Amino acid sequence: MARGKIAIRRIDNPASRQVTFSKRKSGLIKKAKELAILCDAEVGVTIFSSTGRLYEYSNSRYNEEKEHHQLLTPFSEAKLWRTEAKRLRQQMDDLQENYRRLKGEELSGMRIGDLHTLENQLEMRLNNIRTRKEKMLTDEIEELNQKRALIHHENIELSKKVTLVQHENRQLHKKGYGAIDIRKEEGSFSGQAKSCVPEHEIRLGLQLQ
Amino acid sequence: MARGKIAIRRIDNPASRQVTFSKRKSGLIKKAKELAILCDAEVGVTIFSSTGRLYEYSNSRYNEEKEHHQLLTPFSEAKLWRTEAKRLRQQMDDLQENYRRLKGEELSGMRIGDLHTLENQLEMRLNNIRTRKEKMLTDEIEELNQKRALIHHENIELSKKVTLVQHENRQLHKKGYGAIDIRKEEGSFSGQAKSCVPEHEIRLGLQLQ
DNA sequence: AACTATTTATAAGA
DNA sequence: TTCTTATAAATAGTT
Repeated sequence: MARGKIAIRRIDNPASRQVTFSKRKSGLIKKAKELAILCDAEVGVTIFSSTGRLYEYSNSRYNEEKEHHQLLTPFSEAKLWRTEAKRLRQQMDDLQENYRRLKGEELSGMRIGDLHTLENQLEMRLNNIRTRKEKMLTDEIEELNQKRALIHHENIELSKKVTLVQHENRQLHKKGYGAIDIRKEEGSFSGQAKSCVPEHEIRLGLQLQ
Repeated sequence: MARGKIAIRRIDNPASRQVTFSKRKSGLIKKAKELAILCDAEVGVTIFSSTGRLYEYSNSRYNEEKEHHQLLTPFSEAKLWRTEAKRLRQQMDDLQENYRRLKGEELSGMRIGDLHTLENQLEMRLNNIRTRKEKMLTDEIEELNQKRALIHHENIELSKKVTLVQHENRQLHKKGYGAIDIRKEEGSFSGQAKSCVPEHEIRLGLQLQ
């Protein structure tokens, strides 16, 4: 319908098909809206693209209108199906709502530029949250490092202490008292340093600072 | 769209409205058929005239019976609702499929021009990065905790060692050699435990594990 | 996403 | 309703 006539059959080129789909979908929905308004009709259009995407227009819940019809026709089957359809419609609406929310699609009246801005804002918001959390975790690491340094220092002090007392001990030995083997004690120490410590002891250790 | 432009609002004159309805209804359904064929889409159009007459077009899937039940007899109404329920169920399935795909971050199948989708994918991508970073930081904390526990354990071992050697020392004293004041040493130890440790000493400490 | 040459849809009149 | 036709709208191909 422009620059050239086309035959009404499946468009082979996927890109062209996609473009045409987009254009004609808009056209169809526009026409549907016009028909609904001009002629006071209830119009529903449902389109599934070949990729399975759903597009829908409906100017009414074309079932409420039929409510009184329903009351006038007491056939239970009709009632049954009407109820079922309503229930499904409700489920659909809920699911679509979730779907839209998940896609962040609450921006009906926005221009492209605005969407860009919004996108940036969203990114910044996420970034802020991320930064905040990172900060918390970094702080915790810092804290742990400090605790570790403290305990390590304590450790060094204890080592010094050991050396000192051992030295003292040796002095005493030199003055005449022997037979206490210090080197054996040292060996047993380095062996034990790699064994486990129960959790409550670790906690006690932290309270040292 | 011809002989004169009209505003898109309800046509007051019932005769004109009826004529326009008839023409535009045909036009809409024609367009729907073309869209379905050209773009390999599934299209459904449902129109209720203001007089309650039903017109319907639908290619594929959820159609079977259509374009016949124009008057809402109880029988045709049951049929209608059955069809509607069927259609809705199909839509539900498709939508749920999309929903699942979206949640499973199928980023490759993205559509050009779908800014909403782009925005969402961006958000998800940011989210993924954040999660990954958090994981890394958490792991580091865990690692530090383990190192801390180890050093703390070493610390405890050293304390035991001190006690042991001190005890030994005391035994020696008791055997007649005095004047070395151990309690003074203990006081100086607890005082120094809170002072700083140079960075290279901390690193050395870490290598103990 | 725009543009525009054409085709198509349709409002008004018969 | 249906046909006709002048004109508005939609859109295929292009940039």
